Amino acid sequence: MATMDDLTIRQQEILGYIILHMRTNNTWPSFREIQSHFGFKSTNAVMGHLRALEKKSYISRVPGQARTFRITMEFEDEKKPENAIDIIELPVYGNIAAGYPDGVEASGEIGRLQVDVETAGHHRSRRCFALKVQGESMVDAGIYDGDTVILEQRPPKNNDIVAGLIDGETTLKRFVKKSGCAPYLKAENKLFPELYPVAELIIQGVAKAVVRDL
Amino acid sequence: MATMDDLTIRQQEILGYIILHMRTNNTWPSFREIQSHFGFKSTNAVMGHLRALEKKSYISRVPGQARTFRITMEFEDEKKPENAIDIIELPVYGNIAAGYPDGVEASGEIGRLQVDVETAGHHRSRRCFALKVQGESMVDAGIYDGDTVILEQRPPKNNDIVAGLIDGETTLKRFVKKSGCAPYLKAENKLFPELYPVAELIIQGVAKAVVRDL
DNA sequence: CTTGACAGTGAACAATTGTTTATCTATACA
DNA sequence: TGTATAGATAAACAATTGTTCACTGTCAAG
Repeated sequence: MATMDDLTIRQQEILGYIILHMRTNNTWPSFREIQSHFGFKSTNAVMGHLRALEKKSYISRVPGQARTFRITMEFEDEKKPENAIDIIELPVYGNIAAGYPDGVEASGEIGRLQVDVETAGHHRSRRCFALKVQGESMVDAGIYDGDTVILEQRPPKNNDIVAGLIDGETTLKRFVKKSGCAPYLKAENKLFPELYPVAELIIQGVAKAVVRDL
Repeated sequence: MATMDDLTIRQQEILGYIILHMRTNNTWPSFREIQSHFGFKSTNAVMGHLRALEKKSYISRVPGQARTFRITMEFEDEKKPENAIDIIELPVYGNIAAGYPDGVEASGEIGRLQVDVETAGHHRSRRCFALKVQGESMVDAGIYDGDTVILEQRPPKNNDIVAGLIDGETTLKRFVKKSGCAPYLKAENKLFPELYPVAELIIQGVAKAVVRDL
């Protein structure tokens, strides 16, 4: 993390805003944009800070030209997540037709997903994996075709969303168990009010989280 | 990648120069820089081409402002040098009421999220962060209260889902821009058909992915 | 107490830069 | 033949934007 020690708080703010403006707008801010963002009543306040930043060689400018900054700083922060929370790495399967996603038969792996413990609510002792969702059977639960679901291998509780093996295909359903009755699987889609008895099924995992690319 | 079929040779040259200038100088060229690069004897030659490029929506510009282009085109070349899994770490904010999620004012940070590049479709050059969703304004887009959205700080394209600052609150809306009209923000909820003019708003980021704990 | 760095106001100024209007040449189209 | 489109010239014009000069105030160090 390339320091910024020699910069004032205010100067850091200015520099931060300049970089941010570039990142969001793909455009350097003008003097008066900086001015109004910080509520200055004179453009010269900006001038002062820019001169300071230039003297400390955090930026360089072409005199007279509009909106032309250059960030000299190597802010290749992007440092390794050392103080980071624990990362878990999950295999992502496209489809698990045959049985369980053991490491042994991880043939259908199409990628890897990494989430931190907090997000996944992860139990390290349990085996986790991820699955690309196919089909619309859970749209009413906010899970759509193409989403990636993070699953955990554990016995399902009532109302858990689980991945089950139906007709050789892995599908996502809600696990419902009312007292006294046999548990069953329910699709969350008004158009497909399917019910499956759970006895004949293989529960491959319990859904913990969904990830969707937009 | 998206072709440029409908562009003239000359227009492609102009567009190419603009992008090149940006890549090499981190700065958009001015009219007169384009003019002298192509040997035009009138700035109006540039004007014509830029208007054409804008009409064909390859660029968009803010009238009157200097050196502010925006490439709408999807030139996501952006070399992909590694096949390895790269982890990126994103700060998770609960709310960004005041302004921007700079490192400077990262006070509202409530956690950290780590996803791999593939999942987030991440551009290393751009700053990313995550946001806890509050409210139901995007339920029809499958984004619910309590979800975590991964955002990227870049200028929004049409139909992108963006985080914008409205009345001091960060809310998620869809960015809609029809050609010829001013862009606006639209909620994806039949119950709240809100529309906001985009000029008065601060776009804090463009949504890349959603993560939801189940 | 003074000096110097830091932060900012205010007003004017000059330069860069975007914009408009009018005119001209080709080429393709019908 | 007429008309539309792409390309370019020319000369102003208006706006944005960078720059400078003079002056006020704070705060810490010498």
